[in-house]
Amino acid sequence: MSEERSLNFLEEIIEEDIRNGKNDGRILTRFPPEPNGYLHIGHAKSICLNFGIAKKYKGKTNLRFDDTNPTTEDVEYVDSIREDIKWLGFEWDQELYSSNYFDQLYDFALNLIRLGLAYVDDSTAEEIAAAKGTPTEPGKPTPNRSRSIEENMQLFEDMKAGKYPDGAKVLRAKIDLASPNMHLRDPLMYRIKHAHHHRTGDKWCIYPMYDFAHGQSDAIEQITHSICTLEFIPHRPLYEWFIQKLNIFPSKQYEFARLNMNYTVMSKRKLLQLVNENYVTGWDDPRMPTISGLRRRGYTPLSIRNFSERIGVARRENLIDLGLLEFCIREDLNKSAWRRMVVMDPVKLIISNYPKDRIEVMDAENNPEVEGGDGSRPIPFSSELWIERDDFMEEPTKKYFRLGPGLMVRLKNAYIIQCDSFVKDETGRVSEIHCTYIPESKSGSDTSGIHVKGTIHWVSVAGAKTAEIRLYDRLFRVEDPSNEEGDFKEYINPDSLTVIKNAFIEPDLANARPGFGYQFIRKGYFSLDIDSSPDHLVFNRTVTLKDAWAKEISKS
RNA sequence: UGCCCGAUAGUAUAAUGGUAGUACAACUGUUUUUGGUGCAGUUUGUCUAGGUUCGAAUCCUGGUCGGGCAACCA
Repeated sequence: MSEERSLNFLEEIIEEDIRNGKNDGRILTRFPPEPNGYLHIGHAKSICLNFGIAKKYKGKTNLRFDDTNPTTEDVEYVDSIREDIKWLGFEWDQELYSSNYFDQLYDFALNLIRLGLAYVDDSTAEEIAAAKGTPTEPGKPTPNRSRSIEENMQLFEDMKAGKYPDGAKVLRAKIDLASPNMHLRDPLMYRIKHAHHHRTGDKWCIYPMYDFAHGQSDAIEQITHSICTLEFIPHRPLYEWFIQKLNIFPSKQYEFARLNMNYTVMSKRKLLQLVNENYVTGWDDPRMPTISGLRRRGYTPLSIRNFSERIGVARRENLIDLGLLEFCIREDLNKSAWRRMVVMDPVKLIISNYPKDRIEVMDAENNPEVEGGDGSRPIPFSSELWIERDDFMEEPTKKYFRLGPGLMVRLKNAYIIQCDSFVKDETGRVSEIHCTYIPESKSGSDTSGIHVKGTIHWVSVAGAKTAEIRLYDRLFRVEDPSNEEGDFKEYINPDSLTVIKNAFIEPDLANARPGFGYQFIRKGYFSLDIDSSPDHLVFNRTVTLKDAWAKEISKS
């Protein structure tokens, strides 16, 4: 049986177009980022959508950098965007730039002037804004609206030739100053910017606006389905107006609701602030919702693609639960991550009936979820171990099935032990836990017949290595920081990063490979950070494991 | 107070005039050498008022609520 997933509204439109033989069934989409920041999880949704649709319907996707504003854009961003898309697992057909079309766009503008559909306006930005009216009042013409075609041609050529300073003149489309759609009230097509462009250098001092570049670029590339987010809906009539007046390929614009996620922010402006004002260490800080941040945090491309699939595509505003993203990465890593033992908050456990000088090597499987196994690694076991402080309770409650006076637990991959006594230091803190082990209860060859409820992880004191561990939590304390009173930065979670300087790790973890996920048993999924070096290992926590016990105790 | 978009469980998303389904979350139980995973199950929903129809989440009308639009940004 084929798996029948229902179509989203864009797929329905496309299937309808294919049925009608539109463009001979050819499907060409594009992903059009402005290179003025790093890509985030919201872009991932758009990437998966554009590339996914093209793949599904045997089409192609262009990568087009929408680089019409040289003052905010940079090659650093171009490079990161390329890398992130590749990492997500997508291949674009052509790599293009809006700036490739500057000559052609200029000719388009001349055409419109010749048709009497564009004019040069000398008014200031303020004057133009004032003359535009308001949504409820029509606009009024500025003095230059009735210039002759010849004069407009000359003036526009002079603008291009650099005869005027920034802001002195603009080219506007002559449409309808009384339109109920503000975008049709003689929108700006070109502005003067004496700025160096990262690709065209100093060739140009006039640059097209979004509305006079995007649709035209789509048309030049013969994009069949130009998919963008909801806020461009009011631009669509303008998109179509230019295409119609210029008589160029009729690309069609479709809009979907952008991704919003709770406990984070998604606007480039806000993310840039977090970076510039050092609330985070950079665009790739593991707390950032950027692709590079998620990658560094330990997210896999597959988990992000699955997430994009699960959130769906519609035209309704949404706020997706961060929990769904976390589910997706756990789902992936559970199947692939090697299990390792790490003690983060150690207390010493001494096995009194185990020979002091003996070291036994335990064989522990890498991943019990993999059918047929995924290999194993050796773990040294000895009479002194580190265990987690919260795996011992002086006065255990009823539902607590870990260690406490008289209680028994299984040491993962080793023996069952029973707690005999414990020692406190002068501050009243438990400093040593004394146990006896059951020799015939060894993992894999247990003949003791004893069944215990709890299994805890451990690291042998002899042979233990150390590592720095960075525990990440949500970046904001509130679900929707942008919607709160005041500055969104007031809502940053002060505990979004906890650093454990010297956690005890099992020896094999010294061989940890970058880019691979590890499950620290009972703790969560972790991966090596780029700050890591052989003599100073650093791990990032990607996500915790689900923790039914933590939930239980937070209830009481 | 102009124009545009939207409204289905807590969160998303499907049902395209004919049984309101799926995922996450929550809760039970079960399995388990991870209080993880797996498995089984439970709870929770069509914004509202009319209309059309044998039959409406779906079509029509009014209302309510939410969002967007007046950058020389994209």
